[in-house]
Amino acid sequence: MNSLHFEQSQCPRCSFGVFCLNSEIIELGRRKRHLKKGAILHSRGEPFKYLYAVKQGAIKTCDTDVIGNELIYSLYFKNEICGYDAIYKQQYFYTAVALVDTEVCEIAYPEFLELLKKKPNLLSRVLLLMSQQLTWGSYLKSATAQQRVAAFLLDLLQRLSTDHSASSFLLPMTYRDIGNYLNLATETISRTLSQLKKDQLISIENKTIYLFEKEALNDLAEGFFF
Amino acid sequence: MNSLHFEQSQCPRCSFGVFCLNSEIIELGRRKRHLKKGAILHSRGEPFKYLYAVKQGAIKTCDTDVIGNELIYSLYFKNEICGYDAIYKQQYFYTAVALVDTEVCEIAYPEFLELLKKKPNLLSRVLLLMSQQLTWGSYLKSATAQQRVAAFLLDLLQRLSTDHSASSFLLPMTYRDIGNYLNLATETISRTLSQLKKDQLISIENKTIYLFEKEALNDLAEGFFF
DNA sequence: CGGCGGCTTGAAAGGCATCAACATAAGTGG
DNA sequence: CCACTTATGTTGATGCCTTTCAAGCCGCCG
Repeated sequence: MNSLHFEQSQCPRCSFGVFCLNSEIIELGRRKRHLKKGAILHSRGEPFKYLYAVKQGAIKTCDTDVIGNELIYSLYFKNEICGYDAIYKQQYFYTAVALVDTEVCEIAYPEFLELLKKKPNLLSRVLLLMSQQLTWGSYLKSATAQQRVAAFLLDLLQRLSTDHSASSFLLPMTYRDIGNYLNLATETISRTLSQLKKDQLISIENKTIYLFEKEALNDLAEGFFF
Repeated sequence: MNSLHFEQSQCPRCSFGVFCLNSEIIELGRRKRHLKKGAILHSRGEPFKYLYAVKQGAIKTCDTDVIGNELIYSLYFKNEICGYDAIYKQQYFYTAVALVDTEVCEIAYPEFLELLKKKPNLLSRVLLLMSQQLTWGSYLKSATAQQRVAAFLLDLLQRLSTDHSASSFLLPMTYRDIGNYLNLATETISRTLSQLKKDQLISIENKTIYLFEKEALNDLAEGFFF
C-alpha cells in the first residue's frame, strides 16, 4: 500500500520498523517499561523527557472533560512512537494510558535529537513518521456513526496486522474506548457493530474481529482507505 | 504563553517566525506564489514537491466526500507551514485552497531536508513546529456545537493576532468554511454565533470578530486554551 | 461463587441537520 | 455608477440520528 510496509521488514532484530536504522535507536531505547493494563505512562502537563516506542500492546492518549467524560485523542500500537506532540510545549499534551499490558521503550529526547543530527537517514525517517501521524484520524471528520466505525475497523486492521492480506485482528480496547475515540456513545458502537454483523461484513468472536468485506467497509467509510 | 511567541520577534526581515533561522529558509523559500481567493495550491494525490510557508492570507486543506460535501481538515495562516502531511506518502494528502488572496513561498523538500541536515538548530525548530501541528484541532473532539465554536474562536484569535493582548481578528473565511471545519451546518454556525452575541461574549462587524469575554469563551470551550 | 465491568437491546429525549424562505452582501457587466 | 446576479448569512419548522436512561445478560477475576 505504501513504502512503509516494505521497509518494516528490514530489521528483524527489533520491533521498531522503519524507525530502526543500524540499531542506533535500539541503544537509545534500551530502557524498557512494562505497563499493566490501565497503568499511566505519563500525565498531562508533566515535563517532556521521553518519546516512547511501543514494542507490545497499545497506548491511548486521553483527557477528561469538565463533566468527567473521557476523550481519546490518539492510539498507539506496536512499532509506533508516542510523544511527538509533547515537543512543542515541552510538556505532555495528554495523559497516556496502557489499554492492555504493554511494553514501551524510553527514548530520551535530547539524545534522540543528537542522534538525528548525526544520522541524516534517520532524520528522513523520523520526518516521515511524524508526517504520518499528521494524517491519522482523518476519518474522525466523517459524519455518521457507521462511516466512522467502518473507517476505524480498517484503520485498526492496517495497524495491528503484520501482513497485508490479514483480515482479522485482536481488539485491544473496550467499546467504551472506541466510543471515546470516535466521539460516539458505547451503545452506538455496539449497535453499529451489530448492524455490520447482520450485514455479513464482519464477525466478532470474543475480542477478535474479522473483516469479511473490506471493500464494502471501505465504501461505507467513504474511501478513506484503499 | 509559550516559547514560540517570544522567538517570533527574532527575525524582522520576514514572516517566517521561529521557522526563520539566519535567513537560510528565506533563500529556500524565495519562489513566491500569489493565489487569488479560491485558487488551488495543490490537489490531493499530486506528487509532493514543496512545503508552503504562508506569508499572507489563509489556506484550507480539504476534500469532498461521496455526496459532494466538503470536509476541511486543516487551516494554515500567516507564518504557518503547510504540507508536512504529504511527506509520508510523497503525495499531497488533501487539496489545498486559498481562502482569501494569499501569498505563499515554495520550499522544495529535498533542499529543505539538506538544510536540516546541515543546521541542527533549524532541525530542532522544525520538529517543534511539526509537533505543534499534531496538537492542532484537538477541540474538534468536543461534543457540542457551542464548545467547538468557542474553541475555534479562541484558536483563531491566537493564530491570527500578532500580540497577546489582542481581542479581535478578521475572519478570513465563510461560515460555510467554519462549518466544514467544525463538522457543523452553516446554519448552526450562524445560530451559535448569534447566541454568543446575545450573551455579550462576542460581537461581529462585517468580518471582524471581537472576543469580549475570553475567559467565558474558554469555559464554554472546556478549557482548551489558557 | 459473587461482584463488577463490559456488552446488548429498547424506549425516550435532545441536539443538530435539513429544508425552505428571506435578507443582505459581494461580485459582474452594462 | 447602477442594475443584475450570485454568494453568503439569518431565521423558523420539521425530522432524523445519536445520546441518554434503563434494564438485563454475559464474561471475567478475585
